[in-house]
Amino acid sequence: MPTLQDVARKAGVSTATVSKVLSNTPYFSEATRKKVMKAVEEVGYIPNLAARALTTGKTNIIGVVFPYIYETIFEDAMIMSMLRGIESECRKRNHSILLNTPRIDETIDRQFRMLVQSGYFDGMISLDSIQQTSFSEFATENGVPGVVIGYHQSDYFVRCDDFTGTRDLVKHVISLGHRNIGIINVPENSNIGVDRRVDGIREVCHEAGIHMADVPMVYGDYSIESGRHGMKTMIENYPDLTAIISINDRMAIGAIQYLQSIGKCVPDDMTVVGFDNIEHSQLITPSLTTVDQRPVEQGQKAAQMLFDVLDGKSPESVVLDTRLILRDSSAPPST
Amino acid sequence: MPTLQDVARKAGVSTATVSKVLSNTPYFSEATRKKVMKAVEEVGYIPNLAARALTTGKTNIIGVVFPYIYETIFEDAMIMSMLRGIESECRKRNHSILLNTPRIDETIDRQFRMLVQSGYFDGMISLDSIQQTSFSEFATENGVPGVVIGYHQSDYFVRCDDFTGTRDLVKHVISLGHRNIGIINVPENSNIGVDRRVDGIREVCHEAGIHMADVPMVYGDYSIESGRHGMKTMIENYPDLTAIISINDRMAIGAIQYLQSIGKCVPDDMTVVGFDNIEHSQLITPSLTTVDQRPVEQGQKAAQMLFDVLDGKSPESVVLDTRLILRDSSAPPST
DNA sequence: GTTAAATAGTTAAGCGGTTAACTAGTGATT
DNA sequence: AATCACTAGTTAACCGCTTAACTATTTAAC
Repeated sequence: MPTLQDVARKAGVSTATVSKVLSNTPYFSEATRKKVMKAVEEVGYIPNLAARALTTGKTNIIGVVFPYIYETIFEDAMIMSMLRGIESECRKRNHSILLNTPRIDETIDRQFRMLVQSGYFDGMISLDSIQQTSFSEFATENGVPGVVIGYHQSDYFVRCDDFTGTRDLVKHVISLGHRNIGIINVPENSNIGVDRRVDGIREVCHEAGIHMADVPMVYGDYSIESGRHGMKTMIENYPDLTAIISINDRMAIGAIQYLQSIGKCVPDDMTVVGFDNIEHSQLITPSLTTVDQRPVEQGQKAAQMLFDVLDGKSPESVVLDTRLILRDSSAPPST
Repeated sequence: MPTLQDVARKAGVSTATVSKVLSNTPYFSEATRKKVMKAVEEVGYIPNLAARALTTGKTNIIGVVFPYIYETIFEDAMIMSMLRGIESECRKRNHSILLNTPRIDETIDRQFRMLVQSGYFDGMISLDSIQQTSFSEFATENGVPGVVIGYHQSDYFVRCDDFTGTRDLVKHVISLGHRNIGIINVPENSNIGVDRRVDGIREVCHEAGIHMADVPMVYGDYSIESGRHGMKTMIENYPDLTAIISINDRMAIGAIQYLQSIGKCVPDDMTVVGFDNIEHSQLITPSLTTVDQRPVEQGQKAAQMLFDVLDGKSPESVVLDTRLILRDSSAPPST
């Protein structure tokens, strides 16, 4: 690999001059620029990023971090859509993405810690909504600016309005005439965003005069499978329910599958609604009424904010509106 | 950030000694090791990776490259499953993943080119099945060892046996009694793996005495939407078909959707089979008969091979068997 | 015409590690 | 007692780039 030295030698100038020309730092003449550029071309020079990183302290790499909370996290379309949004912005700014998926245990993942502390990235975007650890906090402590997608405390964050999201969703369900509602949730105090969703449900129920004590709740682990199980438990214990709110689409899909397996019809016998608007939700029969949290835009926003921070600005954090997606899985209760 | 210097000062030794202790290079005494480790602990030393990369020429980063052939490539579960496989191996070896999704145009993506040439990664895994460009070739030319997942010429590759995969699939369809078969394909000579799939179809048809000239083919772009369109064209022009082979699941799903939309029943009126075994394929009604190409294992294998190459070994390339997944979308033709 | 300011370019230090080459001390070997 | 082979540790060069500090020349200002 040719180095700056090689270019300098070829062009008959010092490395400092070459460096100046390439970074467009004054002062050099048009003649030298030409000479240098020609030499660059001839030797096929490409700067060595490690060397540049060492002197400037900038790697042009941004870390994208999300916790490995389950095995198929990479197949989680929600997260990958955010990643897509991040990638599109990074590309514009000529930054690369270094992926890290720390394992969650009592302590902060070793690999993640080293990555942050070794100065490998200029900034970090973390999907930080789980209660246990905040990645961004750790990064900030170590001088790496970070933007959070989610709820963890941070100077800069992006999130969707989970609370209003479920509010809209449940308002819709109640406006259809449902009063006997069940919730498929995940264990509380694990995902902060989900807790907000439940808060939204709670508030609308309250406004509608439904006591939360009368609203049964079962717990799954986000998976379709656990939605099936949850639905089974639910219907066996509360046969009068007419509507199910799941805090995510996958469990809602599981719920529908279970209902269909026992011969119930959705939405005639039961309304089922979800949250996320993953692609599956429009493929299944019936298609799922859900809430879109605009993951691509969340990713884009987060990246834009991070670049602002790196540029020394102080961007405003944003809370994105969600979009209620009405489909076929919700209908008035059959009388 | 504390440096080697700081540790050395604290421990009262030279930086060389600290470096030796940390890399376990002889010779140093147990006493010094203790002193050094204590100092490391006290100042909270973490090596600066850029500096290390500069001297050693190793970044401990491996590049994972897949072409941005369509907008939702990040949501492509097939690719992300491979990524998961890669990640799990990289983690074991303490390497990080730098993601790059070059845009495909006449020339090699600028960002990708710079990344490779600037020595940012020690090795590269590329999803190289599209005809236009070979990323791995470019990397190899630039001294970066690479493993290909797919079909491009490379010393080291992993792929699934697409040919036998569709052979098994079509054998199944024919054994059910189908003779009037249509194919939903993508434009030929774009994806090499897909071309192999079509070869497999062709061969089995030939063996069964079906002339390929009698097997209609329509072309889509991998998307569900294009599968719907393709199916429409197909059925309007060839009303006698009883089975559809799609070269991927998404278009198969679109085909099923279209058939259902015009009141046809799958599989009674038409058998539809796909390839990939994406999660959707088991969620839709009817569930889809398809072929699993074990993407996670492909990713793992590729990473293992890359590390072997980096260790100076010459691993064998592998062709993974596919698995035929029989589900509800295939059945004998109604008489 | 002298001084100041701006331009063009060079020199050399330094970023934070690694490592070859060296010094010095300690046994073991003859 | 001299030689040799290890062991323990140090010194200093080097990886490739950036940049502050410097020199030298030109232009502008009074």
